[in-house]
Amino acid sequence: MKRKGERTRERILEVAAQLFWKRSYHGVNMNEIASAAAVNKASLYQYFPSKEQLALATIAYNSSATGDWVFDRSFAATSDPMERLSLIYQRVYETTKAAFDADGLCPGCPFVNIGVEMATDNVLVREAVNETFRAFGEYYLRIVRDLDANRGGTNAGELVTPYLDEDLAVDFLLSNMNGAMVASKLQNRPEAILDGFRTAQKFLEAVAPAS
Amino acid sequence: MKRKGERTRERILEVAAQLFWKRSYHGVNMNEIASAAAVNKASLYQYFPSKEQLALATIAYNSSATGDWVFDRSFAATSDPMERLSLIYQRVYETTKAAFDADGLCPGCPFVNIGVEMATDNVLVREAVNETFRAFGEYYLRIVRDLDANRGGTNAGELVTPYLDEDLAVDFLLSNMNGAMVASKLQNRPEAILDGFRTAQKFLEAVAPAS
Amino acid sequence: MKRKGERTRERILEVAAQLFWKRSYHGVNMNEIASAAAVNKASLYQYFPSKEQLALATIAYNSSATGDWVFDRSFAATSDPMERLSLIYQRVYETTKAAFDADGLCPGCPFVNIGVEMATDNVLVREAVNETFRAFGEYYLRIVRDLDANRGGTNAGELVTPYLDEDLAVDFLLSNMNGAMVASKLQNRPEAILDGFRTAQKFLEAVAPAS
Amino acid sequence: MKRKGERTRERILEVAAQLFWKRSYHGVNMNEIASAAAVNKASLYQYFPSKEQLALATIAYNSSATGDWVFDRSFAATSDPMERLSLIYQRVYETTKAAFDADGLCPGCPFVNIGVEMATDNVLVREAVNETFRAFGEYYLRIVRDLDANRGGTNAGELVTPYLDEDLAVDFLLSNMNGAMVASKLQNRPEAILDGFRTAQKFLEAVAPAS
DNA sequence: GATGAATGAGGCTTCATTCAT
DNA sequence: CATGAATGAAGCCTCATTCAT
Repeated sequence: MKRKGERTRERILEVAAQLFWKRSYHGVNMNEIASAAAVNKASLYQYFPSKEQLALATIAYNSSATGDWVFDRSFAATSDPMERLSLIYQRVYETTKAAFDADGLCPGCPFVNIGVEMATDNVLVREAVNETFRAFGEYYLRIVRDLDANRGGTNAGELVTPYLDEDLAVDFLLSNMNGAMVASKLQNRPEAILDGFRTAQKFLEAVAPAS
Repeated sequence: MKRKGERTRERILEVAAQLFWKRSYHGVNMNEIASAAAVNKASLYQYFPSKEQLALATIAYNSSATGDWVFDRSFAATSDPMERLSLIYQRVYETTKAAFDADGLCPGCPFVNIGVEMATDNVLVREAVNETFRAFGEYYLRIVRDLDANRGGTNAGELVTPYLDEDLAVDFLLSNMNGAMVASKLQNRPEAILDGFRTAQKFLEAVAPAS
Repeated sequence: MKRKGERTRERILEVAAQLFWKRSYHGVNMNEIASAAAVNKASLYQYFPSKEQLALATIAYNSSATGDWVFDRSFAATSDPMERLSLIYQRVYETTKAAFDADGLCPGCPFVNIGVEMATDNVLVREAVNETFRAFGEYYLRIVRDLDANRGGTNAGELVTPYLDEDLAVDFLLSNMNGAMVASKLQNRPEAILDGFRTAQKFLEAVAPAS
Repeated sequence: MKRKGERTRERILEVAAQLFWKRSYHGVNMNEIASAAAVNKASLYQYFPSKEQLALATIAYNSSATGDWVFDRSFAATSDPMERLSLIYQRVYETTKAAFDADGLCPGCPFVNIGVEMATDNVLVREAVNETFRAFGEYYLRIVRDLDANRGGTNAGELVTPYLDEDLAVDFLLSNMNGAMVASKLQNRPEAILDGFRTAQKFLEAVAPAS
């Protein structure tokens, strides 16, 4: 069972993560974070020594939360790679849709948002976001490999060239999700994420057709 | 020959566009813009009534400049759709590379950058960015249609269904470029843009193979 | 016939007088005055070397205009002192009512407004306003004396002490008008000026009853 | 015992009230208020969210202070209505005289000053000033009624019409004080307030003579 | 003489952060 | 440890005024 301080720290993180995500880094100030988390501002600074450090912590927090809620759950739900991908987009869509219904705005991708806003000023943020995407890339890699494997019989002893360029496919999937979330934010249209899935599907089917 | 004020206005616009692009909206202040443009701050405000309006003006400015320098020039250079696409990515890459060599940082996409940073606060910015991408989408549409046309022999009298979903392809191309530029910024690696082209090429070839 | 410059100067004066009156000295800036007078700002400064000088000039302008339109006209219309007073309040009321109908706001007294706003900073303004009220006081003095004279038979040879203290009565009339105009402005109720007249009437009748 | 913040808040209020009174709203800036109150400018804004709100707060503050120091004290000192009125003017005179001796300038009426300066821009200020005068009017009403009562024997059971129009008399007293304070400011002559009392006395005696 | 363009100084406000109890 | 209070630095914007053609 967690200590009080631990819970406070998490509450701050949750609140800050939400606010940075939905309102951008510069659009939120420490006052708001403190009052939204129901902590005194001085206490806030005991948990996080600066706004920048708090931002970095929210990236880690979001990264872990997204890994769990989006990727792990989707992977746990099925073993079919394309279904897994579908679930991933589905979950992202649902989260976006919920935010949209609540606030009237699509928040976009928490990592791209803060990364794009701060990359120029702050290497640590840039790297933290990168690391996050690298981690997500591993999920995509499994999907890509599974698709590849399902695709065709490779007899033992045969020389097998991979049917698709894994790195390219992973990059595509990462980029595609980012593009879809950016589009949803800029167009303020949650469905842009579902469109993104259709593109991904098309791409994967085209370059790696099931046998 | 342009009047003096007009030249000043353009100088401000250029400078502001550069700074917002390379350093984000909140990362730049009006003082910096004024000194970079070699105008008094009060003069700045005679040309643009607010920082927000200046930002909007830079979006329009960048939109037009990008239309000219990236798209129109690429279209003028060749009529082959895939070559056109290649040139587009090439030019974007070169610009990014130049910035990277100069400042050590990839600036990313001026539209995505400001759009993502400000979309939540400012509908006008969001819409201006959207409108820009809509305009760029028309270039991509021509490419997609030309690819489709080149692709295959359609005998007279035959009923021809389009080989690929044009809207999806255009969305893909828009999203792919955005994804590539975001990646280049976050990874601080200009070549991410060239990778993006390879992905686009693969996608188009797979979905719309030449006959 | 006036020269062009002369007419421009007057246009500026009229416009500035209106604006200062209806919007206060600090509430109006030289830009607005210039554009409302349809003069270039640099030209404005050829006619009036500073905002302060312009303000002083509007006081003189208003003083003269009020002397003509309110006092002289009322005096010309009748020789009965109480009717004259009534006309004075009537004219002031009408002007105020017109402004109220046009802008929804009672502008108050141009002299009190600027005097109260600037007296602390600027002796010249204070003195100019004072001089104006001194001049208006002479009109009131005539009214008071005429009332006094009408009041009662003073037989030749008798020692006559004035029935009322003229200075006090003049001060009262000046103060009463100011009070009424201030009230109209603060309550945003043009009729406060008519109320002011009733008070003045009551005062004069009580202190100097007709015989 | 008051908390620290509360004392700071009051210090700001006192200082701001003084400065706005003696130097006008636009004549004082937030820097001056902050240093005069010995607080950081940012602290100022923790207590009052804007200059305008601070001004409104000073109106309330002055209103309450004047109610106490001028009216309540005068009422407490005697029950004779005319003496009460005399004390009111006396106290106002003394305050004005003190300011005059200290700064060489008569500050005028804090309510009229700010009301006249801001009425056009700011309804809240206008209304706050109005409300203040309404409250002061109740003191005058008591004086007027007491004068009326003292004036004549009204036998029980008789129908008594008031000897003077109470509303008119109250309006007169309010307007007279304003007029006197404006005169003291414009003429820079504290005694104008004493003159005002003489006028008031004359008025009341004339329209409501003691029996 | 008229006008478009420019400018230094300053105003209000906000921010991230720290002090002191 | 928690909290109310404080703060220096900076940001956006406006103003009266002048320059230069």
